[in-house]
Amino acid sequence: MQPNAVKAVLAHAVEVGETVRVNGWVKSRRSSKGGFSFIAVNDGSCFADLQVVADGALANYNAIAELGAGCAIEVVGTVAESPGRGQDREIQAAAVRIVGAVEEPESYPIAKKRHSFEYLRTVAHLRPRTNTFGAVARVRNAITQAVHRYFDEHGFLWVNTPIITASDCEGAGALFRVTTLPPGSDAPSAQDFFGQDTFLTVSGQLNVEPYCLSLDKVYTFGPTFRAENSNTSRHLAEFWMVEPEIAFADLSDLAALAEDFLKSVLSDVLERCPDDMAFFRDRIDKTVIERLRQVIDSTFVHMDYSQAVDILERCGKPFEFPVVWGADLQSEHERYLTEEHVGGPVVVVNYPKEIKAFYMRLNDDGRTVAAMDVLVPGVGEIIGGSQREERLKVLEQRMTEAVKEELWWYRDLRRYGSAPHAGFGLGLERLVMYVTGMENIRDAIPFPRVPNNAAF
RNA sequence: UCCGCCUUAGCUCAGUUUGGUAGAGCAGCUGACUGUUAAUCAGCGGGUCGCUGGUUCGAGCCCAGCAGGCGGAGCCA
Repeated sequence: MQPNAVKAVLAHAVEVGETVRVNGWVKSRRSSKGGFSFIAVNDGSCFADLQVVADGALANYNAIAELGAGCAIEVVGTVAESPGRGQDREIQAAAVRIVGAVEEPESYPIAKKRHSFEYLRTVAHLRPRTNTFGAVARVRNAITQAVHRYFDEHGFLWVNTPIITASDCEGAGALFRVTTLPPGSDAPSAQDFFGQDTFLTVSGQLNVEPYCLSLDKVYTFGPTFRAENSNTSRHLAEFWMVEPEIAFADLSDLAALAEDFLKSVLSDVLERCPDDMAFFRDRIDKTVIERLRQVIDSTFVHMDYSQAVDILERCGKPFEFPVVWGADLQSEHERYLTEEHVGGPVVVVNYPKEIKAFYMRLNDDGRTVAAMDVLVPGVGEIIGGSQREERLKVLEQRMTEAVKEELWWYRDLRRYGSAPHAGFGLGLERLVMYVTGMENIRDAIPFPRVPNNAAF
């Protein structure tokens, strides 16, 4: 008999009276010594547990009555209406096979009680057994599926850009070195595996642009790596990034894409994960669902960087860092704009060229570039993007000699059929935080990599 | 990397002011209860007080160093 998912049983995909087989892990067991035990079983297929009623007449009832949190079991039984309050369906067990017991129940790391997220990070191999991390895993999956679905339905090609790169000039932060030379070796990089210095990618953007300037709408979605010594609740050394790139498009086309894309993904997740989202609303952040709905129904507020500076100067709020045209907006400034001034997502565009990367398109004013950041309450910057400089001469003026030489192929794109194009990067884990209300990015990815910690 | 806080039972913490080798809740275990669902009720066991060194007759408590964690900042997604 094929196993049935808990989700299918609870969704009435199986008729009352039918026999099913369910596999899963025990969440809790409540026994009535005289008669029978209630076993809450979770198999990850949905947020809810399935209640299994095990009668005292079962041959191995003594062992069943000792089941505790974490035990793996296989249940064969019939689906029944449940007279209890917490659920409308349950399983009357005909057999409960103990597949894997828990050694030393007292020290089982996921005891039947509340645990701090900080503690659960130290048992990252077992934290998906908890309600919270099961829900995060399902929502994260729903987000990634929604991302692919959106792009597929809108004619984008998923381009798999390389993880290993020889480019060290993107300016997106420090890089992890990739080498097969023995530790401590002072051999020249010409003797290394690739015959040159190589690194883990910080962004697929430079590699996706050639595909954009051949196939138009494309995106890359994969892991990226930053060796920055960042110790915050919003940074990881390894994180996943979604990077669409569109041709024959300018910054306003890009901002429109970002807005439509974000709204689509959010409503998709609300529709597909109602139980998980209800849990986040009840236990993590009371405003999540309402907040996401507001974003879906809103029109993103746009403002120029210069306007943003004006607003910040006039708001009369004492900031730790001064607001001056030409300096990048600080976290406190971004938070004020999105959380207090607007109370929703904000798209800030046209930043001073000095604080942005060489590939961003120079505006006609000669002092700003066509860059944008999408800021959201609670998380801050969730998307960063720009129209790319498609004019060879202007691009080269903003490159150093070394960069010009290394990115000869990137410059080639501006010589052979160049076209206006634009793209953005969205940090998946930041989106997971925003959608779930989880406050630490280390809880938005299964096994977080941060400075000084690559456990698991 | 900088600033601040923290590290005591399986987990969350109290105990540090006034140095005299530790306490609660939850979890676990045992028992009671014919349908529970944060089950309830009664009882029981459980601790190299982060590590190293120092002061002292005596250190969880005072001092120094180190390690790890968390929060904020910078960098960014």
